[in-house]
Amino acid sequence: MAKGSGLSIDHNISDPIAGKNKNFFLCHQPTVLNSFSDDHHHFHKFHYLMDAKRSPATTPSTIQFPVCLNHDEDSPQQSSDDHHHHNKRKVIDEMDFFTDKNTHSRDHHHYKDSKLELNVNTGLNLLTTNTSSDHSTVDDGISTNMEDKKAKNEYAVVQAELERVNAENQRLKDMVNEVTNNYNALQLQLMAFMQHHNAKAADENSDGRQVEEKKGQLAAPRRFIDLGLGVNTAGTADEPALSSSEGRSRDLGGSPVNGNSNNNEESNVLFGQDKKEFVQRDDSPDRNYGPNKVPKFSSSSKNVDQTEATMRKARVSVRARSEAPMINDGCQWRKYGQKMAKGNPCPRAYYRCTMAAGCPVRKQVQRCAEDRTILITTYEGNHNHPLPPAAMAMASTTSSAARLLLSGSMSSADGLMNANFLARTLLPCSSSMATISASAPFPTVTLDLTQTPNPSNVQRSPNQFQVPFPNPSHNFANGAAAAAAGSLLPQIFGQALYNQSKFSGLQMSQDMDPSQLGNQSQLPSPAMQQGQQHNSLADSVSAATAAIAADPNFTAALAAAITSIINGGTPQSNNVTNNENTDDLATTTNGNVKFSQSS
DNA sequence: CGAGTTTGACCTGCGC
DNA sequence: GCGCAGGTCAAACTCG
Repeated sequence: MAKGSGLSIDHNISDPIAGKNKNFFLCHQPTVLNSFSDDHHHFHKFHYLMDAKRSPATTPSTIQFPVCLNHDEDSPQQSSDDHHHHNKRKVIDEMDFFTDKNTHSRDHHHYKDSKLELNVNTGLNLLTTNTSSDHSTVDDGISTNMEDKKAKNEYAVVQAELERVNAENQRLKDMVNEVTNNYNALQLQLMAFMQHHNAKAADENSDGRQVEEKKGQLAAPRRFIDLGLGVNTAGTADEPALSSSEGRSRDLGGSPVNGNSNNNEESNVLFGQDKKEFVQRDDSPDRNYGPNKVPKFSSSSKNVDQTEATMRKARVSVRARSEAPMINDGCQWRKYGQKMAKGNPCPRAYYRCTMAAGCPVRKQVQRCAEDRTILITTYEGNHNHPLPPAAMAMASTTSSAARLLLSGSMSSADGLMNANFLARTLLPCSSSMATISASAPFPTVTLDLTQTPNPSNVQRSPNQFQVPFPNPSHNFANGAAAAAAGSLLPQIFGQALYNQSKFSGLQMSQDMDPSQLGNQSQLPSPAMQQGQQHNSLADSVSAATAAIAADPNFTAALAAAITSIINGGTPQSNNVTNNENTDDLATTTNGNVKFSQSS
């Protein structure tokens, strides 16, 4: 194993517990900056003061230190997140700063200028530790030796202070990251909450649509709704469930089995009135295909088994731009393995949930090879225990996404449409895109929460064609971002229609400029959500219909889907499930939903 | 001392 | 059947 290449990353992902990360910050830098302890804003102040050309008079009471907030950036991501080496690195940087020419730092000039400035400032007795003896020395006369001595003392003090400031800066930087993550998580919860309101309308509308549809003729929409109800339950009844349950399928000793049994019990306790929906197996999303639902699908046991087999492997991958070792998803994780994955110099860490014994949920954390600021977290399995509120967003998100994915994997038609709806629904809520890929060993929903489009993601196969799709950039730099995805299927449906109507209808363009997309909505503003709520779904449907129909690509996709339904009928026909197909549906970085025809 | 991490070994599935 | 890669195990180790 190439330990060297992943050494820093090892540390990056060695803190499985978000709370522990917090503790880390407190523990490893416990004494930072007592002198600045009461001013959190000085983080910005120091950043501001990096411009050493500023007059010292602007901050008469503040020692101006050249603090490179981005000092991590001059090194690879691996090192930047290496908390265990932070202090060491800082010392090195500081030594370089004072003793040698900084050739690598872009703040070199700042350092130099600041050094001069520091000398000036020290002459102004801005340092607190200068003794009166120095003053007396100055008062006694002009002794160069004494001045040098004084300067040395002050220099040492400044140097020490600089060290503290650097440490504090790092701590604050981490704090900012954490706060940002928490902010994003809260924002996502808000999104989920607001979409919850949409869900009702969508549910009603969907039900109405269901009545109009002939029974059995459109199995896909029916499954859509049924799943949606399940997801609804998941999203609103505090279902602590992630997508699939590998634990059920994997031969992992007794834990998964125990997890199942526990899960059933806990589910009954947890879900209360909804427990009748989870009569059979509660540890996997297929509980939505419970006895009261399977008949609706007219699904044979074979299909159910296939569905279950797929569900076991379903994964929800979250791409988030974060320098934190792990995204704060509210759960506790324990690392149980690490491997070097092919094609990625960054090792992949394996975690399992430790919030409850036997919890089958696992996740993988790995830095993106192309952009190591992107953290890829892949969730798998269902929690068999109650989740704290902080973990609900991610759990419901991944659960919904996985279920949608799995429902999509049932047949090409469903898969195409459901995945499409998922992607379209996630996009307005998350920063960029949702990618549903069946090319991976396991069906995976990738929620790309990185705001900056990654060119590496633009992977268009010859079979892929696109539907214009909005990409309201919103920086959910947290894995919980996709909590919006924890929306209900019906609301996804309605939301998707709305989005389609709003964006595709109004902004029909084959290649949407990401910058424009970013300007559309940096945040899923409440106003927007309100607008969505108030927007008539019927209008949305009609508008969406027009918009979709106007797009030849979507028409082709729709035709393919309908053809699949007509010709195949069986869910397995033209299956888009697991391994055989390349990306059935993906989303390009510019926000377009990317289709690929399954052969 | 317990919890968590590291890391080499082992297992499994898949492609050739 | 073999090799590879992903995934997991578990003993050794670290840390608080």
